[in-house]
Amino acid sequence: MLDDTSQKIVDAAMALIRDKGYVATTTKEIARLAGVNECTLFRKFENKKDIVLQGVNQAKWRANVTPDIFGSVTWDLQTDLEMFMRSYMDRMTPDFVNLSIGLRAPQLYEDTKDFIMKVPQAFLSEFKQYLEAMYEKGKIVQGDFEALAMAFFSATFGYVFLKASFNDELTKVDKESYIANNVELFIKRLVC
Amino acid sequence: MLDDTSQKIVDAAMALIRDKGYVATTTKEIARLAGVNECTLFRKFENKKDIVLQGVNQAKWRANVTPDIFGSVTWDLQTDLEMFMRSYMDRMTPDFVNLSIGLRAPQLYEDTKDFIMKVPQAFLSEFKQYLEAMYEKGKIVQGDFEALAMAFFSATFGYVFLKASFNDELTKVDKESYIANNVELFIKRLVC
DNA sequence: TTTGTATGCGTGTACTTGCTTGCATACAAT
DNA sequence: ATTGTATGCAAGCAAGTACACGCATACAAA
Repeated sequence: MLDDTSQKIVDAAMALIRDKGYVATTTKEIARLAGVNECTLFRKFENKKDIVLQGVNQAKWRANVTPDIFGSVTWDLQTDLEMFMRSYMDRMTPDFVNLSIGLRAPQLYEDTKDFIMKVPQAFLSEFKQYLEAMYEKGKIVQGDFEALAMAFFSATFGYVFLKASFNDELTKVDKESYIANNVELFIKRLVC
Repeated sequence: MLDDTSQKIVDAAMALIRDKGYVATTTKEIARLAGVNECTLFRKFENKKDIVLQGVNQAKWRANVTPDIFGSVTWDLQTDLEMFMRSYMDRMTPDFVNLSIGLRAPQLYEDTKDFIMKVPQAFLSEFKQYLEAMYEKGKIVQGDFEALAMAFFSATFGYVFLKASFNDELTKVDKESYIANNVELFIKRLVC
């Protein structure tokens, strides 16, 4: 656990990285936003990169997209598919999308890539397991569940990313009708 | 048209931005990579930002995703859907994905956002028109074509982006089987 | 032969970068 | 009363930043 001052520094750093990216975020500005003197950063942390590494390891700075989404399934296809997509969309807010783009600096990416990849990886494998279980139960037909999981996740992620990037300027299709249309798509494929 | 020297400068700048982002790209390094003296940049261009603005306006530094993809339709649903998705995937290479992320700097984004948005916008509206035309021809059933276009594009974009970001570490699902599964998804929805 | 144009080279400027140091002060634990 | 800990403040450092200037050289057009 970090003390208050350190936490304020981490929070300031992450917020700035989300807004302008890692390289453009200066230690001076982190200090100003945290309300501490610049030298305090270097008393609490080894260097600028260290601050960020602490940040990405905090739940607070992670979209709360955890496998527990897949723990509360009802085994009703429509209900579950809607819930999966809605859960991801509600938790992966534009702020988190922008943060993970802000973390894409060559100086950091080696250290943050695996972390950033965890969420999609978990979603994909849990979703694939769900499809396999549904098949075992005889509720859906056979298919390439790996590819279908990728299709479902890409559709979810793509929408979230595009909305975060272009807001409503790209499309006026709202979340709920997007979900409804997508779920219908997969149901038609999985039960016909 | 730019002279050879200016073009080399633009090319160097865009390549560096693709690899490390706008802020991390220095004029010194642009000059080095272009094989010219640093002061030549400022004789040819007003400033660093000006170099990039020239770049984004060149076809060379745009993914060649143009509406002409939608000009060569066969009006066979499967053939066309596969062609749309494959065309986007083939042209929107990881290099272009990374470039458009590298261009996401607050100092530039106001000037480049509209440009970056053009490709998705064109794809979406052309695809929606295609669906409407297919409906007129009685080849597909009714639906929310705006939402379905967004679903199709998000699925396409999501895959391209995720592959560019994580390569094969996230999924081993290859392009062709991804396309096949997605197209099947939409066909089931559009002809049932 | 003269002139203009394009470039390299070296140096420089004003400023910012991440990071450090020395010293003072407040406060809490002992 | 003493000691330790956390912080602020002012100054500074070496390196890097975008960008500028003066001068030399090559080459081509006039």
